[in-house]
This record gives sequence, C-alpha cells and structure tokens, in this order.
Amino acid sequence: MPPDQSSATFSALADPTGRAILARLASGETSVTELAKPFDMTMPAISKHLKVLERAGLISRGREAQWRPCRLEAGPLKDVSDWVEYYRRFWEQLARRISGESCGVTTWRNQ
Amino acid sequence: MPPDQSSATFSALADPTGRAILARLASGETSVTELAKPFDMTMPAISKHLKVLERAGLISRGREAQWRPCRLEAGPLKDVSDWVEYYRRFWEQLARRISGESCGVTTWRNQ
DNA sequence: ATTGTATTTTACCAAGTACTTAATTAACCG
DNA sequence: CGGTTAATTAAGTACTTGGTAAAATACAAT
Repeated sequence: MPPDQSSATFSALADPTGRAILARLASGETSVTELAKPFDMTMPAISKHLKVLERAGLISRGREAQWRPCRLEAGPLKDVSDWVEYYRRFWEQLARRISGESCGVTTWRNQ
Repeated sequence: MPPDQSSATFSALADPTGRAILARLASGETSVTELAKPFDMTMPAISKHLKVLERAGLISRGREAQWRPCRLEAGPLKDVSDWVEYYRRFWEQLARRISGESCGVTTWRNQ
C-alpha cells in the first residue's frame, strides 16, 4: 500500500508549491519561515508540503536551535531523469518527423 | 484554477498505472481493451487513466471503427527532462562528494 | 432490426489532499 | 521564570482521486 518511490517523487513534483520550494532550495539551505515567505499560505500548510517532499526524499531537515533548516536532496531527481531518458527517442523522433523525415507506421490491430 | 502543464504532467506520471500505460504505448499504438489487459481493473477505470494522460498531453486518441487507438505523445516528457536537467548539478555534485572531494558549506542563516 | 464488441458516461462511494485555525512543543533570551 | 520565535500537531472542512456497477453510445456483423 505504500506508494513506490517513483510515485512519491512524481506526486511531490506535481505540486507547484513543492517545485517552487525545491527551486528556492537550489540556491541554498534555509529555514521553514524563510521558505514560507513567498507564499500566501499559513505555516502548517508549508510544513505539510515539506513533509511530502521529505517523504519523497527530495529534501532533508536538520536541527539548529529552534530552526529546522531544509536542504535539497537530488537523488530522486536523478531517478526521474533516468526514467524519462528512456522516452528520449520519442521526442527526438518527433523532432526528426517535423524536419521532414519518413516515419514508421504502427500496425496495432493486426496482432 | 486549471493546473499548469507541468503539474498536470507530473500528476499523471505519479500514478503507476499511468506510467505502465505509457511504457506499453512505447512499443506501439494500441486499443483501450488491449491496454487494460495487464491490469486488475475495470474498463471505466482505465478510461479515466487515459483521460488523465490525454489531458496532460501524454497520449492522443484516434478513431478507427469502434476502436480508439492510443498513441504516446512525448512532448511533455521532454519538458520534464528539461525541468529536471536544471538540478543535474546537484546529483553530480553528490557523486563527487561521495568520491571524496571537498564540499561547499551553505550559510543559510546569516542573511 | 438485433446482437455483439469497444468504449465512454453517469452516479456513487471511500479515501486522500490541501488548506484553515487553534493548540502544542521546543528552544532561545531577558 | 515568562515572553518570543520557530515549527509541528490536531481537528475540522471543502475538494479531488481512484475505483466500482450499471447504463449509454457507437460501430460491426449477422
């Protein structure tokens, strides 16, 4: 019943707030309040977003006095990169099709 | 209120069934019943998954007699690839850190 | 016209999401 | 200690998701 790693990652990335938080963390570790500032949202809401990102392994949280600095963890992003890489041939084939090359026909019904 | 393109794409990919359907379509266009076979799920359920994938632009559907052949559309996957590419430096930096190089310290609090 | 096959739509339900406000924990500082 | 700041937990609400069964639609074949 626990969602697999890929699902957790994609699910976390499906939220614009989550992606914005990651983008912010790309420029360095920071606190929760700092992360919350750009958003018109209460702290608990941000806290929940962070929990989702953490469960997906996309961030980690430290402890420094009363602050919980968040850090970007890129492992799952590499997995996403690897996953999507498999489909590269399809968009590259599309690029070739646009520039005028022949395209294969798929005979899906004559099994 | 309509979710942006990236969110729709990631959201569709967050579902293992959706990803499995895409994987199947990578080996060629096929009908809905054919797509449904590997899953322990009713047709309407598959139909809904296809609608999600279609709204995300990840598949397109044709019309051939009573069949609605589905085809993989890789455009949004290229967008995912482009998006994740920005974070490449983080997992590569991680690889370097593991192989014993020095790592920069982030001073997040001394704003 | 009737029957069969492929697919979608509708209506419904249980579980999950995405917020809110209010209360709580934890640590610092006078 | 008591007050402030940082962050989480709890409880509640509105909305969305992911599935079902049953009916409807669309076309093909007889």
